[in-house]
Amino acid sequence: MIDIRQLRYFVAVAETLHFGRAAERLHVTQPPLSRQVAALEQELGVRLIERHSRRAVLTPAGARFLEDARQIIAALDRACRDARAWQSGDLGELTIGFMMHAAYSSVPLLTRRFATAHPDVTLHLRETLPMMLADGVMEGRFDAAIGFDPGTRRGLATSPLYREPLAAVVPSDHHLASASALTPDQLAGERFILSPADVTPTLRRAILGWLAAPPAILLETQLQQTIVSLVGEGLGVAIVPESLRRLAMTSVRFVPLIDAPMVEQLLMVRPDARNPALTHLRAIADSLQPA
Amino acid sequence: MIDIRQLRYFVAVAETLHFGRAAERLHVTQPPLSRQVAALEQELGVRLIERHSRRAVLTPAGARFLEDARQIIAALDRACRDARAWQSGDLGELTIGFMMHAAYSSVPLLTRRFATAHPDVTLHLRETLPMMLADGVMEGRFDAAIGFDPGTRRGLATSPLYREPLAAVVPSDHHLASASALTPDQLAGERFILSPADVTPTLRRAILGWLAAPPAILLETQLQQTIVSLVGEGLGVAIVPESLRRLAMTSVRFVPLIDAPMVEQLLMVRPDARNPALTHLRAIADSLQPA
DNA sequence: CCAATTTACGGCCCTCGTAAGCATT
DNA sequence: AATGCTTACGAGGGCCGTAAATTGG
Repeated sequence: MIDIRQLRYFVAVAETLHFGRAAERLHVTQPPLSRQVAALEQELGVRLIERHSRRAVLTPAGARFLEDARQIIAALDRACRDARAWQSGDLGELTIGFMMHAAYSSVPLLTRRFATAHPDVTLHLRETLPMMLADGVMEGRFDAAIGFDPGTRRGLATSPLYREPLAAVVPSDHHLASASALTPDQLAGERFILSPADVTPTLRRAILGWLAAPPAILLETQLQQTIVSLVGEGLGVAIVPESLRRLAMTSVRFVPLIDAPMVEQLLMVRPDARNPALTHLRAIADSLQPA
Repeated sequence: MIDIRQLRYFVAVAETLHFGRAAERLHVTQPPLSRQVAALEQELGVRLIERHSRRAVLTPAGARFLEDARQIIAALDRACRDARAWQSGDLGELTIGFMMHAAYSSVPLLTRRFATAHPDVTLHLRETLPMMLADGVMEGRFDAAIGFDPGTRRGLATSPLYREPLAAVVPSDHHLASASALTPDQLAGERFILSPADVTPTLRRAILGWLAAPPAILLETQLQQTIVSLVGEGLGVAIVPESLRRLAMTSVRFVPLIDAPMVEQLLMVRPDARNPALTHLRAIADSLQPA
């Protein structure tokens, strides 16, 4: 069977057109070189080199095969390098799922840092409903996920990624719109827009805990962006992560909360994950550690 | 050193995800297979396959390396096939030099037939002054050349390719323009345009042989097309191969000659030429043999 | 006669296959 | 207990290197 070594030997002879020099370059003696090249020609059934007494000449088929052999050798070397790079995590792909409003906070931070440090790792970013994040990681659709604590963390390893206060969001013509900071009492009696309990349990618990009395719930919707948009339409008020301010909607005002509860986005990873680039991602996440 | 066989073994395991089945497919027993894959991983320094009791799983690096390994194996197989095809002349390149006015006669005939019969051989056509053809072949710039007998055929093998009569070409307003056929006497006294003796000795000999008396030579130029063009400009008359008629110039008329001398285009090849596609070219040339 | 490659031959390493070991389900 | 991969070990083959033969200028 044809062997990479035979290709390397042939290339050396084809490049020097001299069996002696080629053998020297390969750190072998001439006889094995002659035999291997002859064996290669035999297996191919093609004469690659014409041997004359004082010189060797490539046949047309040999010239063509030289090109191919060079490319094959280069491809093999490259494949070996890539495999090592992949193993080290310097080369590869990472698929990251994240809840959509993380696009306004942790995702740009994390991906910018990561892409700069590891330019040869391709990032696949997948916006996802928060409830799908943990399952996506567990089932291997994502290498990592960014979201709030899913509560039922079935064996997921997590790193804190981004910590921020909650803030009230009210229509810009609301009577509280220009308040400097709000207490739970001031929001009593308002109609609230929330995301469902099964979608963001941690966030919802933080909101309801800060509000002493259970609020009147007008409606529920899954995405924080949608909540802010509905507030802008005058349908009610809401408490959302402060980073949603970056939506820059003119129809709403963000108002800080007195003793605002903090919410934390986590990077979720399977502890047995095999993608080496993940270690780099976790290192970056740890370096972003909120104070 | 990494070996093609190791790549083949690895691909088999990666595709079956089962060392036993892979060994069966490769017609070897498991132990060598395990060892070779382990050796490959060892040499790469990369874990490619995670062995679990009941199943094997590719690591990300392994998945990537599988793609590369497949491509390398395919490239090698293709290179072997190409080398054999090249040797047989079914694949390759042919560089053919030809005197320029052969573009109106033998070249289209020959190249059309050849390209149809051997579509994987790339033809490089090089228009050349007739005097450069034989040298070009001898010095290896052309695999073959098409032209008149160069006289001094220093070891060139030739095949007759295209045989045609000479014809007179006169300005369309010339008093002989509508003659049905001409004798040497009728052209006596005309001023002739010829190609130089060192450029087309055979052609010139045929012309001077047919004209009983030496003509008055107005001027000489190398290309037959130029000769026809100058005749069209009213500078004189000429005798050229009949196929030049295909120039379709309205300012000249071609008039047959009584007992017209025939000239023959030859395919010239070095007898020791190494390009296998040449045998196909010569076979086509022989099948075009003028009657 | 010299340069360069191929052929001859002995020693060694490497690989294969059989058989035993080991781990996981 | 059974499946499936790895390790152990002896036999065989292939490859390397030294040395001799061959080919061509």
